[in-house]
Amino acid sequence: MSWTEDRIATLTKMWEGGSTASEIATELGGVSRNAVIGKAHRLGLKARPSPVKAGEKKNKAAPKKKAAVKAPAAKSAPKKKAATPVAAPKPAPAPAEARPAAPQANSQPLPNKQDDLPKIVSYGPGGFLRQGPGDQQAPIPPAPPRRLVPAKPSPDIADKTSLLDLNDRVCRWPMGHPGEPDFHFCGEKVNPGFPYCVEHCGRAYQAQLPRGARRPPPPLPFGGPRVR
DNA sequence: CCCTGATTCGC
DNA sequence: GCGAATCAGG
Repeated sequence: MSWTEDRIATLTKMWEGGSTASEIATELGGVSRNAVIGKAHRLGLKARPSPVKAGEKKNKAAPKKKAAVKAPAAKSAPKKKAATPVAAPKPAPAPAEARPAAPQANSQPLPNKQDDLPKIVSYGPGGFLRQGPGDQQAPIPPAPPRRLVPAKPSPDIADKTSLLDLNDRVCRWPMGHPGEPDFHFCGEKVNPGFPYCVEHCGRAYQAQLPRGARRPPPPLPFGGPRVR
């Protein structure tokens, strides 16, 4: 299998959308997980939460074992990147509740927490409301009962935003599964500085929780792996 | 063990 | 450029 423009585009989208290399490989077919990762890196796509990268400590006693001939030095700083934006120094002024256009995606409105429960609220740089620990359960995007059409983010874009319609100004949040006929992207105006619109920023970036209290749920931009 | 992504290196 | 092999953390 060769890396056609199409396949590269799909890879890029899924990678940026948060799909794992395995899922992408499965989706593309004909390639291994490693191939996907390798390609992604060659495309300059890296910088994603890696289990290994996170805990990097110091040098390794015996980093290599294969070629054995490896210049141990010359490893300045291949990468030092903080990918995830953290709290902005000043909370954005935008009141979350006043936000217009909340798509009807969730049939369940955010439950009002009881007042005695500490509600963790924080705002991202663009003014989007970060999810708190309590908010995290409900808002997870619904699993894809296939024919259910994802809520349109806005009536403005009656036409689906396809891969070719993507640019720096539209939300790249994927809707549906790549490869399916109605797979498209959100297409809403982005939250400046982010690849997603304000609403999806709220999905993509969550308030950092203490390690212990952290919950597993991944972004699931595609509603989970496809069932075959 | 399983998973993950990162890296290396022969092709 | 490609990707298997390998590494390393969760």
